[in-house]
Amino acid sequence: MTTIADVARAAGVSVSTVSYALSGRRPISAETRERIQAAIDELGYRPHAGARSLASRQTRVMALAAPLRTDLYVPVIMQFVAAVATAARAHDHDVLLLMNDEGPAGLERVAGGSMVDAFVVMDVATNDPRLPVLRRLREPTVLIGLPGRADGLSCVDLDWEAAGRLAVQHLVDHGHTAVALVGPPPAAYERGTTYAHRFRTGFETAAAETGIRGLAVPCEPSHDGLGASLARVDTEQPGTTGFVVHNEPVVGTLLHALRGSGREVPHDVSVLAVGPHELAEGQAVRLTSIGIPADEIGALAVEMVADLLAGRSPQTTLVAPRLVERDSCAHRSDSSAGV
Amino acid sequence: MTTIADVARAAGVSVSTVSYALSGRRPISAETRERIQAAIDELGYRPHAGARSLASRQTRVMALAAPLRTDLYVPVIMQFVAAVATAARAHDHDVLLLMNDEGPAGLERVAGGSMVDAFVVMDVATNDPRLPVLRRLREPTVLIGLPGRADGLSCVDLDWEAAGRLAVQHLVDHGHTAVALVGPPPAAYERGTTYAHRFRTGFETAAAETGIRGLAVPCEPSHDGLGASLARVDTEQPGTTGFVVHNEPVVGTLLHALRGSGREVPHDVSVLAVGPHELAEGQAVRLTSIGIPADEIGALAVEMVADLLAGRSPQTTLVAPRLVERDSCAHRSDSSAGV
DNA sequence: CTTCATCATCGAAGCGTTTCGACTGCCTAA
DNA sequence: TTAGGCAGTCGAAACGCTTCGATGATGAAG
Repeated sequence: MTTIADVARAAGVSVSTVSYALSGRRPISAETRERIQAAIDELGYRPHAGARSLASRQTRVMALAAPLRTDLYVPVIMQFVAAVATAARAHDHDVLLLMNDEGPAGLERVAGGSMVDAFVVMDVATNDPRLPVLRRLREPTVLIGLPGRADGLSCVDLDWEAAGRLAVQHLVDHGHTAVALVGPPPAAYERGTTYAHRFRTGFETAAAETGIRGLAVPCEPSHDGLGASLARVDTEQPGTTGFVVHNEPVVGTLLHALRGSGREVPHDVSVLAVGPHELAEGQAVRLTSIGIPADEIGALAVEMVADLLAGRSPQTTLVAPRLVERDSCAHRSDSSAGV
Repeated sequence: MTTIADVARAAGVSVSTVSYALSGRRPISAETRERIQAAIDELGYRPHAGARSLASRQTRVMALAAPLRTDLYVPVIMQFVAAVATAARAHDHDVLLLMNDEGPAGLERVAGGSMVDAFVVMDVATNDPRLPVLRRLREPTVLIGLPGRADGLSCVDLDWEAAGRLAVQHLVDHGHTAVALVGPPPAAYERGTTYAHRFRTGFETAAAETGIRGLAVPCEPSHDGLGASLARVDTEQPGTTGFVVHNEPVVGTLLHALRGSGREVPHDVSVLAVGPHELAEGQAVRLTSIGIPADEIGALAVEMVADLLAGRSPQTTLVAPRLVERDSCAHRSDSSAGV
């Protein structure tokens, strides 16, 4: 293993000079810097991360706490993970992966061992047991998601409530007066995951404000689950012509089920999906959809980590939802509804 | 921050005694051990990972190189990642997440900085550019997947060729004489990902050996992609009554498409899926399927890392495929095929 | 000319562990 | 009785880096 002392010797300078040349914390003459760089290249020197963290008290590693559950749409989770990892690299940091099944203890372990400089935490619940721990730790934290109370912690998330409103508004603009939300599974609502609630709140608020009928039903992500939810919509709110699907695994199934019951999209009913654009585009009818900007949010989370590390104070950022029109929402000029 | 010196002072022993009590590398009397443990608990002491890695030359962290591509079925990837992370914790290791877009350089960076003790590498291609690097590194490596040449590196994967044969055999046992493989996208074949090839090889070998007709077509993971692949099957091999789907995103679509063309599953055609059991069970017809034992393979990978770290030599393990019968494959007593 | 910054560099003191070699009793085998 | 071993402990030397406080030069300001 080649050490900083080897480099110093090869370049004919002292160890501290090499260190300063590398960190730039003190001026080093251009000539010396070049000699040092040459030595580094020739020897293939890489600083020892452990020694560095011991001496400098920072690791250039951030922990990412990722969920490990089945009621979440995994591709989106993965997109967040990838976005955070990639953005972290751009900030010269690595990512230590924590699976949420370790809970608060995992965070304490990793922080206690001085393994990371900061935390990025996904899948936060209203009353997440990790929050008090995170507040106590000296390492800064960025939450992806919005807990009940965020004081002292940075947060970044999609503005789900605005997304819910946007979905309804789009259908209202197309003349629909009875819309249904096919939402996440009941489990997602019961656990305090706030995005499910916030989206539904936006949906219901907008329906009430615009004076149309709106019904929100949760949905298990399976063929039968979708069938049950659809049946509820048909009996509890007959004449529904606008569907909002906030449940990725069932969008394809929903489309087939609607057609199976004689309703053509978009001729008879309109469908608006919430989820990745690839999903929306890969269907029988290209779906108008509200995307989940996971890349943007992940990158933002890392920026916020950098801000906190630089001493700035925690803040909350909500990303505005964006709707992409495709082929699944049509104008409805008359007010009669077909079943 | 509380250090080992604080603990030693509180327990009235020397620093080295605390260290030995913790590592167990030298005998320490029960009484002393208890006093030390009490001090540790009281002070909330956690060893500093950096200092530890500096002195002991091991980090208790393993790197996991995970793919970042879209032609892979993400939930399965995530399952591998979760399995490795969980198993690593069981072995008192943490996981540093590397995204494959960093390529060989990422591995070199992390190894050079002594950040990890070992590598687990996913998504290996036939002629993966990371292989020569990994062989050169002093940290041991376990590959999840099978490259062209595995010498010097440990590998673990599903026995995809056996899986392909198993799929065909199951359909043959049910009297089918014309079977089709709806496979991964062309991109998966073109990149040297061996699992796509191996499955197809198993499929084709078994078809040839049993003397039935077999046709393999790749498939883009979208509604239209499936339509195109299905059309190819219908024209190139009319009378196909057995379908093997090795392409998770389109299984639902395939089912609907078959029904849409008047073919009932399993009455008219049988369908056998390759993928997670949840996927197979969530469909309109519960699909007979061959699972991908990601948990098992991930755990095995970590075991193999532990073996290598303990000085044992590299080895290759192929996990036997398992087929679960559900409702999508039916016996076909007559040999006439309907379109 | 002094005096004072500033630039460029060096030496040494940590940072918190592990591990090696010694040392002290005490027990056992010859 | 003594040599040898072993259990239990200690002190000190690494491990590879950062950073603080010098120390000479050099140049500008008075």
